[in-house]
Amino acid sequence: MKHLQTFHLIEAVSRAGSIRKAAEDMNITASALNRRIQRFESEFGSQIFERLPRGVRLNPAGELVLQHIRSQISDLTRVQNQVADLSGERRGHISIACSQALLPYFLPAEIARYRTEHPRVSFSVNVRDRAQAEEELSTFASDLALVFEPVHLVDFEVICAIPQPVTVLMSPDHPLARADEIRLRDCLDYPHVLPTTHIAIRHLIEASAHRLSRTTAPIVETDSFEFMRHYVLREKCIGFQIPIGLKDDPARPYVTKEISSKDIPVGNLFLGQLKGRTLPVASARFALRIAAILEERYDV
Amino acid sequence: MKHLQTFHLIEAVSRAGSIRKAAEDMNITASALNRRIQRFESEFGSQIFERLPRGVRLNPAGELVLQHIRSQISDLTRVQNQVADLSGERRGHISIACSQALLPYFLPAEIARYRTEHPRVSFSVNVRDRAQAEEELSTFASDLALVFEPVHLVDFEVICAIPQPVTVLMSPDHPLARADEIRLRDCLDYPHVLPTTHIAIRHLIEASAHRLSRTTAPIVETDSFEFMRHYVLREKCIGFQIPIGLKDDPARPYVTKEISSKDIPVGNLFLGQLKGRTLPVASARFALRIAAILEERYDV
DNA sequence: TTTAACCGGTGCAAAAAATGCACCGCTTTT
DNA sequence: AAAAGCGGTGCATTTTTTGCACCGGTTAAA
Repeated sequence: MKHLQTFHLIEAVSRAGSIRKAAEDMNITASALNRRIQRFESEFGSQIFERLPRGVRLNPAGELVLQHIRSQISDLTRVQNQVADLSGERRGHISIACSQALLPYFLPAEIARYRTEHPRVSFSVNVRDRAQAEEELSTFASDLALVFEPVHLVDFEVICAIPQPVTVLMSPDHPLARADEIRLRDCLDYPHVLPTTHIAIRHLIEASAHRLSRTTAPIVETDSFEFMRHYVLREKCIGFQIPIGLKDDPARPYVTKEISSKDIPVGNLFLGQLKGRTLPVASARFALRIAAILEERYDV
Repeated sequence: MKHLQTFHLIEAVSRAGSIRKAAEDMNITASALNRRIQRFESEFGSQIFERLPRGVRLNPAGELVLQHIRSQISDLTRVQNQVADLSGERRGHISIACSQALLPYFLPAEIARYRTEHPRVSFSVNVRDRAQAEEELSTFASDLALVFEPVHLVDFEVICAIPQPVTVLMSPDHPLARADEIRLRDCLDYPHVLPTTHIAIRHLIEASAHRLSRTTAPIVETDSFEFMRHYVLREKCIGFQIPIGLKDDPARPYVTKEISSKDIPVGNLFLGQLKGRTLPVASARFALRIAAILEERYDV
């Protein structure tokens, strides 16, 4: 799309931080790029970059323009997909930013299922923490976010929210594996593996521990739930996850039990999009479907 | 803004119904315009005009594209105003589609008041019936609609709703002028002036009359409330309006009384915008203010 | 049936716009 | 003091866009 060229160039400059670097990235000369930006600024009626000794940087006006640019580009491809949809075939691309818990079972299964019905729809799946996931939405880098306990919620429009109690996992021979009710204090008494601090589950656990005047003492701290899931099978200890990240299969090698909600408040898994944005057909349909599946499975 | 040129051309062609006519309107040759459209279609990946023997017409894909174009142009000027807002001064343009009732008192007063505070903000005020008003919003021809009992299309996002009972007006020497309660049957017994059928007040009256097994028999039917307001002073008869279209001043030359809500259900005046659209700063602020004033005055 | 009026589309040369190159003045870094 | 990196500019060159003349087809009037 020729007339968006300038927009892509502006984006490149803002990313590179200098006109010369961006020019190299985009395979044109710096002078040509320089003049395009000058022309845009003059037509737009205001500078959008501040000139620094070492390069350029977007000024506040530029930030607004960049946001506009991203929204336009995304909306144009939405229109293109909608047109393709008119002529029968459903195709398109769906990009999802999600928490780790969705990676092992839920998303692979649902995406595969969706793709058997709509083989021309492709997907991007990006693991992001809850802050990054919302950032992804507002830069139009992802269409949908599926995140446990996100932070801001300003530009975040909730499509559905599913309660997910923090759950412990351990090997079947662990003493707690036969307990009726899992209390937080017991978990903290046993050796435990915790996710790193920026992860929502860790936040919930820390806050609740503090309320009990207890402290955590992880024997391993990791940002990988996959690692945690495997580790509890090697050393007698306790790991944590939310139900959707755990296989719903009695044959799984570890035992899982929800922690009593008396100790840790139940968190929510949110499916959301950028507030006010019209999603591409494919993404909108997929979102509705995921919402329906989630609500049915965890009967909200 | 150079890169929107093609978009303006497409809009012109769709308006003119033929490439040659549009070319004349836009002061370029038909061949140049023709090729721009062909190039756009090839880049976009689909035809947007269907070629007819007597000219061209937008196809469904083209309708989608045109909608996108309008949204993009409107959003860009929104960004420009927002940037101007950054540098201190509030400026911009606010376009309003409204029912006739807003013309004589409410909008002139409020717009004048707003402009004393923000002299660089300009306005467009367009009288539209309730169907046209919503159409204006969805083509981005107006930012706001202030309409009595709109048809409620899907794209209409309500900012606020104010109850407005149908009200009769008559000269002070009319027999009903001293009545305690105005009943519809009495109105229909006296000579009455009615708005034309596509106007909401007429709809409400007709529906209610039908419920009473009565029929209307207007001595004058008009699409101008201004005419009606003046006419009741010349012949002894009854006119209709909603409160916001009537001066809130005891010195007014005619008497006004609300019709009992037992007879005619109370209608609503709606302030609304296009669903999902981000309004320009000026429009958004003005809308909030109007909403506050309406809600205070008619204490909702 | 003929004819005139429009319509969209195309080849080609002219006009306009964008680009690349060489170079300037400036600041920071070495 | 020199080198490296930056944004910006004049000018020749390349690329893109436009205007002109004209084609084939359809419609509507003569």
